Parts: sequence; structure tokens; C-alpha cells
Amino acid sequence: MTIDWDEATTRQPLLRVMPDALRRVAVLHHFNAGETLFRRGERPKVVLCVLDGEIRLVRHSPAGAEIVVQRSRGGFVAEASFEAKVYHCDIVTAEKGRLLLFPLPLFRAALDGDRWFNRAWIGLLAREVRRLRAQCERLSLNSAAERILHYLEAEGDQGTITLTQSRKAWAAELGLSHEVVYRTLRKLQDAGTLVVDGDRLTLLSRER
Amino acid sequence: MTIDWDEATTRQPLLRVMPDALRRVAVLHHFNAGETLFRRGERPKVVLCVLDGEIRLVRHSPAGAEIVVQRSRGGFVAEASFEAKVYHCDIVTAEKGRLLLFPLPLFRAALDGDRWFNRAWIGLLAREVRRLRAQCERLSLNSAAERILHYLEAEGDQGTITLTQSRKAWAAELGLSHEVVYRTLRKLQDAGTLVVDGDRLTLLSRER
DNA sequence: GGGTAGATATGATTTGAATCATGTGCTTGC
DNA sequence: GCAAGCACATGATTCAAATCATATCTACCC
Repeated sequence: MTIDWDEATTRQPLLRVMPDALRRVAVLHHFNAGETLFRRGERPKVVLCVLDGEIRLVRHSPAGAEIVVQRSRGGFVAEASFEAKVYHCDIVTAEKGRLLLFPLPLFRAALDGDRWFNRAWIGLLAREVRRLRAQCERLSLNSAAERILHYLEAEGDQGTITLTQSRKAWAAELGLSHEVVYRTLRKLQDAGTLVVDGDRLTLLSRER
Repeated sequence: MTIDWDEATTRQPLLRVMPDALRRVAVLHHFNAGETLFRRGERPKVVLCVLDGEIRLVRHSPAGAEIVVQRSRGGFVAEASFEAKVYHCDIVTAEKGRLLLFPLPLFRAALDGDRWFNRAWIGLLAREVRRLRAQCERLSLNSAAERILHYLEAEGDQGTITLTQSRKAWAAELGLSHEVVYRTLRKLQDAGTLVVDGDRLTLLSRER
């Protein structure tokens, strides 16, 4: 199964600067929902890059409940492989999709041997940290309006943003039910705080 | 003002593998609450490492509200400096403390020139990503009990954890009011789900 | 075309977390 | 010793988000 690198690169720009030696050993894997990719206790041997679909890192509580420790709907899932001797979670698929597998030792070697790939990787991680810290701040706000305004301020450009996902998916990212997102958008519009134009949201400056 | 590297290293273990050349150019800065360290639009020239106290990256919404994009109560704040040509936020102090300043070009040079420091930096970022993703998952749960159980599962070892912070601070990390944390801990104890022994929390396996 | 699935959208009801109030006990500093 | 400040803890009340219900609109498949 050959990999369409142009298509993969649009989904994950870091792949553009990935050294050829590492690209050549990549394996494309198609998965369906409900597969178990790796189990707790196994030794990590690969770095994952999700292209499509959703995978989850889950633990099972003693009471039997399933705890989602993290999920990925696109991008690298490398932290677990890099740091730990064994997986502390099961890695399962939640929604049909595709991912790339890179052998861990070769991935490390590429980071050590290729300065540009190394810098790009650090940049990717740093951006992810920034984005996640902002998201945690946002999720700590306890009103729907505050979360939406925080999103516009933090992720938008001059208070304007074009949503690239459905409102339902956005609601999930905001940690809100989609109903509340619809209602709050309406309230903010009626109050003159916000203008909604399709997927384009603009924060209005309130005259004082 | 000389820097006590032993003390600093206990707060931030990465400093142990930092090359001497970079250590020698570090500057220690004591700050009080309410100082503005950098302003939006300035060009980043340093990497920060918070030892004590709290600093925040804030934006001001058109409506005049202050939006906390991220906060740090310890550890590196480098993402902004690394990625952007100019700061997109003001960086202000929220609580008296100390931080280390590293000149940005020398920090980059150290990452390029010292393999061990480079690997340690990548490891630090990767761990932070993992921790933050777990925290976002947790903050998306909408009951106090679920968040507490998720914390025990994700951050604990075999369902046991020793809190290293006050319950109030923990409540803030969970995105809950401290009152709800007290009440929910009591409820979980009464239900036999959990044992609280001072700062030691243990999840009990429910027989089925 | 008809049927299904899903996003969008809004209303009614319930529920649980925030908030306010209050009190205890522990430290810290004078 | 005493006061101030703070973490810990619990009760009463309020309020807003979750949930359930329902309807429209679109896209897609047969």
C-alpha cells in the first residue's frame, strides 16, 4: 500500500520536513472503529500519526468505567511512546480512519540526525503546548459565554475567526452541549457582542 | 545576584542537563504581583522559566475584559518566544515570585548544539502535551465525581495518589469550586468508592 | 422520488455546581 | 497570648448548563 505523501502532508505539515529515510519506513494502517491497537503493558515500538478518524488512549477504572485519558482526531501521538517503557493505557480506535506508523528507533535517529526535522518537531510540540494551555484555561471558565469569547480572543485573529469544524464539534471542544452553544451565540448576537456570518464569527468592540 | 542552581534544579529538573554556556547567561529576576514583563507586539528575546509565584499571558477583549490565555506557576514558558515574531499577549505577574531569563538565540544554539539538552527538552514538551491532553479530557467531564475519578486514574498509580498541593489548588486544577471537591470526596467515601487518608487518595475496586 | 442520517435550531424541565454564609482549626507574626 | 489569615469543611440557595423533546434543513443513498 503506497502512501500519498501530498495528501498526508496537507493533513500534517510536519511530514514535509520529515527526512526521506524516515518516510520510506512509514507504514499506512487503515482501521475501523473499535480496534485495539496497543495494550497497556506492551512496549512502545512506533510513533503514530493520525490522518483520519479518531483514536483514544483509555484506561479502565477498577469500577469498570472506561476513562478516556486522551484522544486524537489528527496529528502525532508520540508522547506515550517517547517517554514510557511500556504503555500505561490501551490505545483503541473510536472512528474509522487511517494512521501512519513510524518505527520508534528510526524516529529518534531522525530527530538526532536532521536539524530541520528536529526544529520542526520542537516547534510542533511547543505550539501544541500553547494551544492546550489555552484550552485548559478556557475549560476552567464556567459560563458558556465566557468560553466562547475566550475562544475568539485566544484562537482568533483580532477577534475574528472562521470555524473549520461543525458547531457540534466546536461545542465538544468548548466542553459544552451543542444546544447551549446555539443559544449562547444567539444571546451574544442579540446583545450586540458578536456577529455571526455563516462560519465567520466576529467580536464587536463595545463602545464605552 | 548569583543563582542557587541546586535549588533551581529541584524546582525544574531540566536545568540539570542544561549546558553550562546557557546557565552562565541566565538572569534571575524577582518580581512582585502586578508587574508587566512584556507587552503585546514586542519581539521575544528570552525564554522564561518560572521558579516561584505566578505569571500570566493575558489579552484584553474589545469589551475590556481580561482574558487569561495561559498561566504558569512553575516551569518554562517558551512557546510564545519560540514561535512568534512578536508576543500576541501581555505577560504579567500575578503573584510574587522569581524567574530565570535565558537569551533566546543562545537557548536555540544550546538546543542545536547539545544532544542531551535537546532530547531532554523534547521529553519535557512531550510530557507536558500528555499531561495537558489528559487535563482537557478531564475538564470536559461535567460532573465533579467523574473529574476526581479521572484524575485518580490518569495521574495516579494503580488508583492511588498523594496530593502534593492544597485541596483548594487541586480544586482549581479540576476546574471545580473547593466546596464541591470537599463534598464530592465525602460522597465518594460514603459510597465506598474511595478512601481518603490525609493527602493520600485510593480508589477501591468495586466488586461486581 | 423516498428514506435515512446528521447538523442546525429552539423550547421545557431537571439537576448539580457555583455562590453565599458560617464555623472550625492551624499557622504566623506581633 | 492574641489577632489575622488561610485551609478545611458543611449547609442553604440560586442559577445556568445538561438533558429531553421536537422540528427544520440538508446531504446522501437506494
